[in-house]
Amino acid sequence: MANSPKILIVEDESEIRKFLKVALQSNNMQSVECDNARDVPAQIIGTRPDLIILDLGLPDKDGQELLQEIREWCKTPIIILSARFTEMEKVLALENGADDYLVKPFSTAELLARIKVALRHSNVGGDEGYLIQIGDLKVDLSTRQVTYCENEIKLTPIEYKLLTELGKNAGKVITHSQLLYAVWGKRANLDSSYLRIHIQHLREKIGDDPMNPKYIFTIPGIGYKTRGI
Amino acid sequence: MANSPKILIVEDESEIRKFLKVALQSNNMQSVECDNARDVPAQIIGTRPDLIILDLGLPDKDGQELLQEIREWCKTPIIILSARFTEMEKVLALENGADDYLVKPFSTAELLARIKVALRHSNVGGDEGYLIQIGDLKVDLSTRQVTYCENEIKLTPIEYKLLTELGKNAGKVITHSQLLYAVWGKRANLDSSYLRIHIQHLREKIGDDPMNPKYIFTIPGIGYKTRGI
DNA sequence: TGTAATTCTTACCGGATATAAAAGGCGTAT
DNA sequence: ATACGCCTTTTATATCCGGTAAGAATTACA
Repeated sequence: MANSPKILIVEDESEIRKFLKVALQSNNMQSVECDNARDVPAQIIGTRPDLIILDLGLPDKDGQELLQEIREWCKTPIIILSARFTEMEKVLALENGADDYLVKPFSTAELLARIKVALRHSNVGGDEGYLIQIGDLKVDLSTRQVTYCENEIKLTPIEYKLLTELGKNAGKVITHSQLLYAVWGKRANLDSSYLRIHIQHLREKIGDDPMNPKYIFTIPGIGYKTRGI
Repeated sequence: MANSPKILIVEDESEIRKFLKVALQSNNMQSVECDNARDVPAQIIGTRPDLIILDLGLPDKDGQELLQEIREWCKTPIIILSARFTEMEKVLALENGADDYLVKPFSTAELLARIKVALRHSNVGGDEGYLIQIGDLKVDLSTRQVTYCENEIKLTPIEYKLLTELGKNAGKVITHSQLLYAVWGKRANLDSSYLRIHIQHLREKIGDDPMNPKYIFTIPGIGYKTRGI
């Protein structure tokens, strides 16, 4: 999962599968799909997902039973997505080894946030962290390691915050005031000249030419943005 | 926490506190209570809970802000309990480092199940690995024996805690405040001079040159990390 | 009780980093 | 064509931070 986490979607309704796939992709996650219970073990073994989204209401097997079977040999985080809303179903699933339980219809943003929580957990015990990648430039948020073409580069705290703030919103324009707030906090009386200096330092270290940038683009009068992916 | 986990309840309404206390006790869990935001850090430091149940709607400070402050130095699992039900509040809390989010009124059984899930998570990281190994440096957690190139070296309690805290998260950056909390249990973020001294002693004993370290790396302005494996 | 080990305190140095101000370059508008 | 605004670069200064050392206070232990 060094690059982008891989999510296995187990869900029989193709509409929801498609919807989830799009939502995951737009958040830099890969997805693998499975529409029945029978193939789930093979899919897990074959694709080795970082997380599993499991619908309890599959036609060919009871979801709770499937959950128990998976947990006998597999520790991958599992988020339950189900139309069943009773307390009993939730408690049962959580005690059967599920890591989270969302009732349909669910909020996409909340699901994504809970996926991130689950991935965060597995990183604690694991080794690789959440990664921002922009071309040859990689930022590992858990180890604070920044590499450019496999070479590690050392950033000061301000430069690191700048880069991660831009990288987290890759492709989107971040205004001067947003950046100032993200890096320096509430001291909003600063003007954007601070930004220019540190953006310059950052560009030097990652080898970016302001006249012809590859990573950090200046949006005159507004702010900066990075190229998407 | 081997036998009965300790839960810190942060909630201003005494009715709910009392209710939670009973529910936890009848499930073989201890509880510590706190009815305001101001005392939370002291309570965490004093009681070292295994999990925190946090109400977002405290009168004396915004819950999200408090959450962020806690997460700067403390990694204890946090379950949010709140009357705020909007998607935005949930996502914000989860991204601020909360591990779960329940909307009031909540189901007691579900809360207990989710508490168990959170405790399960923190156990996974805890009991694994009796041996920390970083290159030629080995730490046996069961016998407290530290060897460097097969030669035993004697560490003081503080040095040992420092080394194990760094070693358990090999490759990841540990901030000053996280280390201070882990080793001294206090939040002396005013001055990290303690750290400097003991890191120095530790480095001397394991033969690590600060200018060109093999094991303990300084992350300026942030903290320290060990090299991964 | 005396000694050693450990921890805490204080102070200092050097280098890295942040801030500040001024100068230079480019495009645009009047 | 000139002046202006915006961004970049340069230079200079001050502050912060981490490493080091030495001694005091505390604790452990014999």
